[in-house]
Amino acid sequence: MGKPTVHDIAKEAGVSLATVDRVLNSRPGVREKTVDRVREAVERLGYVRDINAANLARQRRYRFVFLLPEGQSQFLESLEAAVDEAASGLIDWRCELEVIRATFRDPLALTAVERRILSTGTDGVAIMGHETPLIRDMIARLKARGLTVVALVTDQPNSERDHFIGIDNMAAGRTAGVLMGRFLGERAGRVAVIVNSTQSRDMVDRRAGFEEVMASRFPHIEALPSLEGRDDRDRVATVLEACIDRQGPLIGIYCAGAGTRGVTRVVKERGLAGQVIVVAHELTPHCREALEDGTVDVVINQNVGHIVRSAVRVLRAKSDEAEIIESQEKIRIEIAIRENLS
Amino acid sequence: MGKPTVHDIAKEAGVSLATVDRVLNSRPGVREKTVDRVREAVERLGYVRDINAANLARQRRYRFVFLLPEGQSQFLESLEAAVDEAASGLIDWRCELEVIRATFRDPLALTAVERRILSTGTDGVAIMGHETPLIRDMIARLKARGLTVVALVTDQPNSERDHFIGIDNMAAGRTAGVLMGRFLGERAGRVAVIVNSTQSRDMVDRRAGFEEVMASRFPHIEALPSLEGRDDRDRVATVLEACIDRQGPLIGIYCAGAGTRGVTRVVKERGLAGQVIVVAHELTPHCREALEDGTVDVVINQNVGHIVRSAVRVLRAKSDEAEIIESQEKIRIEIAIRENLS
DNA sequence: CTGAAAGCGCTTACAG
DNA sequence: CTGAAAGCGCTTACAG
Repeated sequence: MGKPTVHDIAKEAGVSLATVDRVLNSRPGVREKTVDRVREAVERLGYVRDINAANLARQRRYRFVFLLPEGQSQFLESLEAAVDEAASGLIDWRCELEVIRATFRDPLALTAVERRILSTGTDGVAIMGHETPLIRDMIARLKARGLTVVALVTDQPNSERDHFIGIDNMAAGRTAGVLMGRFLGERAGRVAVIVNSTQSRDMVDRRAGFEEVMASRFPHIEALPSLEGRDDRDRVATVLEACIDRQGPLIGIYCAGAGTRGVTRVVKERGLAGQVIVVAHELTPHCREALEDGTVDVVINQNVGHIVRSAVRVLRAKSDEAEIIESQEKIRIEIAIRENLS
Repeated sequence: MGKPTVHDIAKEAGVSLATVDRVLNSRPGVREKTVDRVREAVERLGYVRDINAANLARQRRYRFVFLLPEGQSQFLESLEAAVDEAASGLIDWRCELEVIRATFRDPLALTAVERRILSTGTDGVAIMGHETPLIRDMIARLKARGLTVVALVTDQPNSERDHFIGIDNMAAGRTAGVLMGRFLGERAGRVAVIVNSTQSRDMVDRRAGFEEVMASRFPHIEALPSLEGRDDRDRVATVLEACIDRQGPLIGIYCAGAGTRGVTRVVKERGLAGQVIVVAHELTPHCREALEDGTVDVVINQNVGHIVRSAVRVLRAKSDEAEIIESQEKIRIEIAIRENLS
C-alpha cells in the first residue's frame, strides 16, 4: 500500500486528520488516551512524515542570516560567495539566505544589525566573529527571541550558540606542524609564525597545536614567537621582514592567519621560494596561485562550501527541532598541495 | 505578493493551470502562440517552480541502484555504508537506494542483475567496476531502456554512461608521489609500487602520475616496477616480501590499490615502521588505525559520503533532465595524515 | 489544442 | 478536546 500517510494513521487510530496532526507535532489539547492511540498507529504502520509536504502546507520558509565581519579578505569573500551559491541551490529547501557584514566593535552598528535581523522574521543566524562580550550578549538576546544561532569558523564557546561549525584549530595547527616538519626533512633552523592577533582564540589554538608538534617531534626546528599580522597583508609583510632582518634566515614560515599575500610578497621579493617551506591557511584564489607557482607549499583549508551547507542544515534542523547527523556536520581539515588542487 | 505560482502565471497569460503545466514541462499539444504567452508570463513574473510541490503532486519517487563488485574490501564496505547512510537522509528527497553486489565476470549473473534492475522500476544506476565489454554493453542496454547511468570511482569512458563520479587518478598518483618524495627528504633509494592489476585503468593512471613526479622532481628515488596485489591482502604481502628479499631494503612503499593490510602486516613484521614511508589509498577503518599507530604515513582518500551524495544528486538531476552544478560534483583528492583525521 | 476538477501528503483556521 | 473543510504549489486524468 506504499508509505503510510496521515490518512492511514487517522483511519487506523479512528480519529481525524487534525488530531493526527496535533499529535505528530506535539501540539497541546489532545487527551492522553487519544495521543496514545495515534502514537500506536504511527508505530504499527511505520509512519514517517513527509517533511516536504509538511513545509508546503505550512508555507514554511526559512530565513537565515550569515553575519560576517567587515573586511575584504579573500576568505571572507569566498565564504560570502559560498553563501550565494548555496542560496541558489537551496530554493528547493525553502531557505532564503542573506549575508550581513558588520563591524563587531561598534555597539551601535551591531544594534542596528540586530534590529534588522529581528524585524525581518529571521529564523536563524550564523555568526563569524571574534569572541567578545558584545557578541556574546547579542547571541543571548537572539536566543531569547527564539532564533537559532550557530558560530561559524571561530567558536563562541561561552555563548548560548546552538552549535559550532568549523574545524578543530588545535588539530589544524598540529597538521600544519607535521607537514612543516616533514617537508623540512633534516633541516634545522627557525620558523616564523604569523597570527592575526595573539588574543584570538583560533590563532591561539593553531599556534598551540603547531608548537606541540614542533617540540615533540621536530626539536631541531625552533618556532619563533608569534608575529601579529592583524588581518593586514602590509603589516604581515612588515613584521615578517623585520623578523628576518632581526633573526637571520628562516627555514619555514607558518602563516596561521590572514594576510598570506604579505608572506608571498616577501618570499618573492627576497627570492626565498624553494628555500623556505611556507604553510598557510585557507585555499583562497591567491593561495591557489601561490601553490601553483611554488611560493606556498601547503595550505590547510576548511571548505567554505561545506561550512555554509552545514550551517544551513543545522540551522534548519534546529529551527524544526529536528535531529542533526553529527558525523555529517564535522568540518574536515583539508590539506592542499599543488598536486591535489581540485 | 510572494513568489509567483502557477496560478499567477495562468492568470497573467490568460490560460488554465493545465496549459501552464504543459508549457512548463514542455509537453506537446499546445499552440506555439500559447506557449509564447506562457513563457512571457514566466519571464515577466520571474517564476521558478517549486520542485518539491511538483514531486508531491506527481508522486514522484526515484529508485536508484548502486551496483558494486563482489568482494569484502573495507573500501567497498564503507561505500556500501555510505549508501545506507545517504538512504536514510534522503527520504526527504524521495529517493530509494539499493545496493547490489555482482560478479562482473559472470555474464549470467550480470544478466540476472540487469533483469532485476529493469523489473523494479529503477530510474538510474551507479556502477563501480573495471572497464570490460560486458559492463559497457550492459550500460548501453540500460541507457536504451531510458535509465540514467553514472560510473562510480572508476570511469567507463568508452561507454554511454552519463557521468563519472570519482577522483582524477593521475592527479592522485602525483599527489602520492609528491608526498612520498617530500617525506623522504634527501633520502635516496627504492620505492615499491603495488597495484591491483596492471591492466586496470585507475591503477595505470595512479602509477603514471606517481612516476611522473618521481622522475621529474625526485630523481634520486627509484620507483620499482608495479607489483600486482589483485585486491588480496595475502598476495600483497607475498609480492611485497618477495620484492624486499629480491631488491634489498626499501625507503618507501606506495600502495595504489587495495590490500593495504598486506602492506601493514609486512611493515610490522619486519619492523619497518618509521624506516619506510608508506603511502596508501582510501581511508578505511584499517587505514585510520595504521595512520594512528604510524604504520602508514599518508592516505590519499576519496570521500565515500561525497561520492554517494554526488551520485544521487547527479542521477536525480539527469532523471529530471535538470542541470547539475559541475563544481559541486567534483570529487576532491583528500590527503589524510594522523593529525587531520576527522 | 485547452480547461475544470480532483488529488499528492500535510497543516490550519474555524466550528462545535 | 475533536473534526470537516479548505488550501499549500503543482500535476493528472478526463472532457470537450
